[in-house]
Amino acid sequence: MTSARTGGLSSILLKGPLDLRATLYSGQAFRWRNEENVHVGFVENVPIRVWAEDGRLAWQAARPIPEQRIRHYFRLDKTHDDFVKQPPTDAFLTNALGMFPGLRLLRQDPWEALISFVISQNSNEHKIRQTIEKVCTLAGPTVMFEGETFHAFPTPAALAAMDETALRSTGLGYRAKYIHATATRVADGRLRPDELVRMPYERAFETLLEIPGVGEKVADCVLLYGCDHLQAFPTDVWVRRLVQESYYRPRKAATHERLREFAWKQFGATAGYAQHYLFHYRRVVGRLDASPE
DNA sequence: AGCCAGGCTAAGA
DNA sequence: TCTTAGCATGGC
Repeated sequence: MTSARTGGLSSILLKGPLDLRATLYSGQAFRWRNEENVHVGFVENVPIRVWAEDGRLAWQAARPIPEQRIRHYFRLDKTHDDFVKQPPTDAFLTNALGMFPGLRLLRQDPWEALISFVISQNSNEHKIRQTIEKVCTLAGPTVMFEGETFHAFPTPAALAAMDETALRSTGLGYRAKYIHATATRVADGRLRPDELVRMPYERAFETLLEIPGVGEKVADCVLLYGCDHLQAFPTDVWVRRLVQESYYRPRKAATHERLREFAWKQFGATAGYAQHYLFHYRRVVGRLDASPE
């Protein structure tokens, strides 16, 4: 409750645009909420309020978070600048970049991303948020922040300790058994999410496919949003739609494999980064547009 | 009310 | 190797 317990007020100067709304509510992260120009959520599983003012990113957290970790999470670094300054040559992408100048790919925690995207399957954003919140309330540690009780994301052990019935009370439905199996594998050390970041993309992809409830699409979401693999190309219904509408209609079925191969030819090593701009554009604006302005 | 959602698994062709 | 039924739940 006293300010001595918080991280105080900090800020860093932004070199380029940062659109917190687009970044935090574009289907890559699920725990942020907007409160009148302030966004409340977690960075490194620490409760935090963030906002942008006067070309700076400001924050106040439940305990001190090093500036480098903030930069890391919001990707305030060269990997983003390089992509924006020299994006893959593509008229649709250029348009999307112009429409959402401050949209960024976050670097989320691999474990949280794994559980979150298993939950996301065959669901919608509102329900995904709701379910994740209930899972955190059920199994996550409580943290006080400015007089409010927050539930941080559960540890693998805490989540593995929940039986399927308890998990189902959160609205997980048939995904409850996937969550239990996944948490158990991480808790007992058979899967180490942190190692996925260092692994080569292909090996990380194959490793994730062995997890119950993780298919090709979820694996690529985990790798893109939680493991810093910018070539990962998730193909949900929106991405399938936009690819087939505007780019490429395979002769045979539009499998994840075929769309991913197309994306690598079209967008190269940062296909996943491109995917996020196109995904967001398609959902918010509509059909892709290749003509400037 | 009925279709859809940031899909996956297992069975059967 | 490819296609498809079934799966739980809530949004719209």
